[in-house]
Amino acid sequence: MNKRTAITSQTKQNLIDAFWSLYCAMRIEKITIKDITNKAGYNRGTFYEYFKDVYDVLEHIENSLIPSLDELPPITIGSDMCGMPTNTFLELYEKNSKYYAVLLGDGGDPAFASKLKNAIKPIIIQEFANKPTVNQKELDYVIEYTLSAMIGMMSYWYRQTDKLPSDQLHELIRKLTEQGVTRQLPAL
Amino acid sequence: MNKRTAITSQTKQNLIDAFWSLYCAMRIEKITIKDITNKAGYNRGTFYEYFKDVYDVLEHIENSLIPSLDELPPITIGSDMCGMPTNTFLELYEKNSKYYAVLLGDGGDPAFASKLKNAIKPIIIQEFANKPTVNQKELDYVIEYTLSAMIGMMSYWYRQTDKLPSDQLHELIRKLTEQGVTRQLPAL
DNA sequence: TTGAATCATACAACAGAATGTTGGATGATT
DNA sequence: AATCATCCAACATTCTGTTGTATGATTCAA
Repeated sequence: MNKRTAITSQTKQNLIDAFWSLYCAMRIEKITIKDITNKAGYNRGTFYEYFKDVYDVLEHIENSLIPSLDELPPITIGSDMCGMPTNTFLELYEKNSKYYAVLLGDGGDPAFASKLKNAIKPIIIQEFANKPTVNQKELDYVIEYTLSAMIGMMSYWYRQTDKLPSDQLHELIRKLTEQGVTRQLPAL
Repeated sequence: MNKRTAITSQTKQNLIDAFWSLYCAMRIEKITIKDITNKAGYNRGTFYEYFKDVYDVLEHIENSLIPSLDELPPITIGSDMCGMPTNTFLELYEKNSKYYAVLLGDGGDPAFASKLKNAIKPIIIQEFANKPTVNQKELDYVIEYTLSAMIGMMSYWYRQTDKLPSDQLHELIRKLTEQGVTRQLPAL
């Protein structure tokens, strides 16, 4: 790599890293550009060479964390259950957990959850594309239901200090998906 | 009510309303105190008599939308399914939809979803308090799963212009809760 | 290969805007 | 009449976004 481009991308990354360490510690609205450049060791003006404002940095990070279609492996029978790529999702979450746990958590960005859902949705829909029996509109709701549940559960898992073992979590998710919530509860 | 308190609470409400109409139209970080007081017709300084900053207004609104324990009716057998107050939740959402749809949507506040879940959670847990068979830790995850799914689905519903009829939505949620996701999908 | 021209990076300094606070005028309450 | 609360004008401070410039890297013709 060219020395100049090396400097550029290094600077950009330094700013991103500084932003992220601040973002993990405080609400985004309290982060000033001065905070970021002080931490990264640059002049405040330099920030504007790379980003529009503080939120632009966040967006850049988010976009780099949305998997592209070809990154997400096609759902193979057996690897996932009945067209719902729960395992694929869990692996994706675990791979990026450092960022996902924050972005999908309480101090995170609700728009990121949407971006993520919208990236995964087409893959699921494609699975059912040639099944004339499926009601497209209802399918949308079922997908929304599942993805929301998974995201909520994973975020909860990462928030716990005393975590359920990973395989137990996977097993629970499988049962909830296949059998529903009611059957996982004792009769009243 | 005495005249002074009337004025006070009217002013506070005017500021809240002005904030809300701005919040519906733009991201909170772009809302300035000047915007709010201009819209409400007060001096900028007056704002600080009532709120600490812009985020304080949001928090005030959020807190007024979290149901207290006695507002949420105890779960009666038959009104809800097997201890999961899905109907209670749907009614709550529909009653406050004007605010919930925004706060739980893309431009909303992820912390609000948490507050809401945490308000409902104890009620569910109480249902199962005397059942020694239930695994408390797993129950937490099941609750998180259900509430996340419900919130996600309702937000999606309100986002759609071409909505599924309400009774069909309720029926779908019932089926998903009782039978799981898999059974709602055609075999691949 | 050299060195002159060009370009990009980072910075200092500026104007404009938003913030949060203080002290005072007006009008309601006691 | 005395007190108190509401609202406002004005101020110092901080943050923002932009512009002009110094420094150093790259390019290309001789």
